[in-house]
Amino acid sequence: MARTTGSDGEKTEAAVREAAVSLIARLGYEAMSMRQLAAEVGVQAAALYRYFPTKEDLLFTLMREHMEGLLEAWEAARPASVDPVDRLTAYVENHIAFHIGRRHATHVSNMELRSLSHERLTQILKMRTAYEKELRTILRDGAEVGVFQVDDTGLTAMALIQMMTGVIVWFRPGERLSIVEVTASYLSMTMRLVGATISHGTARPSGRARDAVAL
Amino acid sequence: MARTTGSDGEKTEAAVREAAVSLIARLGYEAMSMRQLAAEVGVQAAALYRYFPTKEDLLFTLMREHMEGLLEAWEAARPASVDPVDRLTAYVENHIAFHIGRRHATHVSNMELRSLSHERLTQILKMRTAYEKELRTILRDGAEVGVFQVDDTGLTAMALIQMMTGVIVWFRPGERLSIVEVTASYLSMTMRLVGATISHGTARPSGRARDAVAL
DNA sequence: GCAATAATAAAACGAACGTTCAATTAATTC
DNA sequence: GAATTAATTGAACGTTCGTTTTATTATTGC
Repeated sequence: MARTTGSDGEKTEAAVREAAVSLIARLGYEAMSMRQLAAEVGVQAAALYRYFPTKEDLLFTLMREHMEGLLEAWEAARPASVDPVDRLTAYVENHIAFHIGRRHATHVSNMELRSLSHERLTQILKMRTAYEKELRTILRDGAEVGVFQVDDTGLTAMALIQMMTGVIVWFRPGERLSIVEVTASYLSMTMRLVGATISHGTARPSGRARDAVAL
Repeated sequence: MARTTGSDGEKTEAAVREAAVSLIARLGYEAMSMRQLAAEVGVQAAALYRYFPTKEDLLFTLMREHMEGLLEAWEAARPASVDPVDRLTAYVENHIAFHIGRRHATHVSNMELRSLSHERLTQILKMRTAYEKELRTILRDGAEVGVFQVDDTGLTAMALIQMMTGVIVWFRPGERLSIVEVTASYLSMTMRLVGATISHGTARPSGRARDAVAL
């Protein structure tokens, strides 16, 4: 046999990407064979090579597009406000929404970095660093203005990102907690962690003692 | 050739374990071949099978002993005090010290779970759950006494563990920050995150408003 | 120093891997 | 409706994989 009735390159490629993200997330990149992936799509292994020249090209494409999507999502969500609290709130909400929505792809991007060539690894890490830098900037601005109490901006940024990204490890949609509840909790924990002060609430700052965000 | 001069089963097995942790952490379990591991030890691949019946047995042994070590370390570090702040402090300090000290093994135990059989996976997860439960208990006790402000014990425990374990991703000994500094920062962030109040300090609790830990 | 045992090497097993190639059929273009 | 292009199959390639078997040598116990 050869070309099958109803076959369509665009649809096949999309199916390959989707199946690859799911399979790599579940089995790991090394453990997933091209034949397994092909079977999931309903095609022979050779057909995959029409869309991706090598297995690593496939992995890299998935990772690059995921990171691009993350950066684009933040560009779109970034508020006009200069208030560090507003910006941190937007960052946390965007991060959690994006990662919960793309659990499998996030898993792949975080766990399979070692399977990339040196050059491609550098490319992905550059994007990741740019994304993390956004958070560091927010924390630094907030600390300078005095609205955050942070002793080390870099360390705090890493701790927050690890904490937030970790949500994909245990969170399952439709279980005990809703996305809204989880986001609210993480936002509350984040604000406490950075020692955010209530800058425009009902509480009046009195002397040296500042109240932590209550939430 | 056959048995080599100076060969010693105990030493070889220890060398295999050590090399395996390092190689699996660097390359991943699936990507590491038994021949590669054998070469690292300075032995032929067949010799490995004198110590571990299969590749998966090797992985499982490494993971189980790592988790046992973590639980034992906590048993030893757990304070006699009933004060939730003391207990949380001990938990954080033990967790960070243990994970920084065994970065590679932690990486293996966290990343390669999917390569275990169902039964063995369950066994490892049981140990992990027991360890996490210790933290949940501390948080719950602290919340009941009113010394912690936590809206969801389970969620907070997961967030804290993800945050603390994440230290192995970016921390490198001998760089900008020392272990002592990092531990102090994480302790401070943890106490703020759980809304810990100063229960025995110089500050006097006045009415409803409670001061957050300053650190 | 001789027998028993422990530790390894060397070679081979079948299976699975990523990938390539030629052939074949469906869809599209004119 | 013929020519062209797109999509896929089926078979094969050389490699590498985890593992087993057998033979060989070092060490240990008596």
